[in-house]
Amino acid sequence: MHTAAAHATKLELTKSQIVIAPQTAGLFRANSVTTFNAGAEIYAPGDKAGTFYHVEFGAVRIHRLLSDGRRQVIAFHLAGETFGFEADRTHSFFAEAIAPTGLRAINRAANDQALPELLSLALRGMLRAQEHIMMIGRQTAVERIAGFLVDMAERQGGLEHFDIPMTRLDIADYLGLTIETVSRVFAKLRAAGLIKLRSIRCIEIKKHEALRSLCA
Amino acid sequence: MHTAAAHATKLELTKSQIVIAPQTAGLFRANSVTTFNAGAEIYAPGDKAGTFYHVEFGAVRIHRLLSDGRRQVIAFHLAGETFGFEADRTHSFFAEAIAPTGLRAINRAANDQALPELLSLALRGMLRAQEHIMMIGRQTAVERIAGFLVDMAERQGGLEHFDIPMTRLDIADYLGLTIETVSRVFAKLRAAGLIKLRSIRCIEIKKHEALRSLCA
DNA sequence: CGATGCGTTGACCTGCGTCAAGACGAGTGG
DNA sequence: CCACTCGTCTTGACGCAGGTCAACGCATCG
Repeated sequence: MHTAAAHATKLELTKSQIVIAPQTAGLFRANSVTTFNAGAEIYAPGDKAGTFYHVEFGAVRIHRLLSDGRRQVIAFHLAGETFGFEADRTHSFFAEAIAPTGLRAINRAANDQALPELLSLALRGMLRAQEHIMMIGRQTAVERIAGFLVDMAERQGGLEHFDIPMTRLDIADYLGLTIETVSRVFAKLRAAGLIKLRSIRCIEIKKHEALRSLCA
Repeated sequence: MHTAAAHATKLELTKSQIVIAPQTAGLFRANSVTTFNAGAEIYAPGDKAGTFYHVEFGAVRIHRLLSDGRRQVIAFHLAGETFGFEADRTHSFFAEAIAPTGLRAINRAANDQALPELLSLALRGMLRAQEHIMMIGRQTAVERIAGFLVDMAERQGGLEHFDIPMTRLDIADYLGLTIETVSRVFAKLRAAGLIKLRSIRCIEIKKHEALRSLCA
């Protein structure tokens, strides 16, 4: 997280969001909340690992670049989720805020007693990655987008409409598609009356069951 | 592993491979070795989880089916590797032997003291899944196959030639391709002199660096 | 306002999937 | 030993889902 300071937020955040005193994120002994602007880097490949993060508000994108610039987004992490575990001493992906984001750092070394919780988080992360493999390995563009929307809806608590913090490019790179295909599929789902785009980043699911039935 | 008994091996296995006495697989308290024929199911989605497995010999395929029969192979596990952890109480994938295979079952509940090792295995599994996402999300058929071959070579100890236990269909379903594409890419790599097919399941890497340079 | 970044839409192209026809090799039985 | 079968693999011809290229709409911002 070497660029964190450089990207220090210029947003007006309420005092209540930037609590300084340590406090528990779940069962962990945690530190204070650090805020990041949209686009700010949290860590990069090669950075020392060992700290992980609880998203207090905002959203985070985990990704990696191929040498020629192709990008794969590995995961999104929304408010309430935890990320940043690594098998190795150093990180192997980029983590960036995709919206104004508050993170509570949790030091792994200081939480030896919480190993079972950590294991559970790691296993859940593995399962998520495996579901992601299913998604991009064998599903069509429509199936991927439908699955993505259903997943996002569920992770926001199942509301009938919700904001997505990521751009079309983020979605495309997450699903292994292009921005144009994402846009076209959105248009198709809208034309079919399954979703409504309240605004460019606010999605309303009109026919939940129909959308779910598109998921393979 | 409800079909284990039904599939009990008819192969002649040496006594030394079917040790009955408990013994440690790494740092774990483990049970005896069970053998499986090629194609035998080890567990299925919905089966009770909580036990994981150390591959003594042979190879295992983890996969899932979509409703219409499309299959995605999530992982292969070779001798010396460990698999079968789950985030939930039940398994969410199939595990099947793809060759005559010996597995040592390890009961998670009996290994609470080995939590750090378990965590490390889970994190490594997550990393592997994430690398897999990179592979199938953004890489071409040639890049995927090259990456697969390099990976297999490394996991067999970096020998200049090695057997692959899986069929072309397994490889295709692992890489999100079709069997025909896998076959064509193999032919292409062979024509370019990068690999040699000693037999249909025995691959010799002739130009290691060239092959590696094909990986994105 | 113009500029800049994101999103949409259309026309065209291509990498890989699909379909189809063998080839090869292991196993089986006569 | 050959003949036959069955599963796996290969190769070719063709088609299409999604990528590429290009033009334009639409906010936001200085």
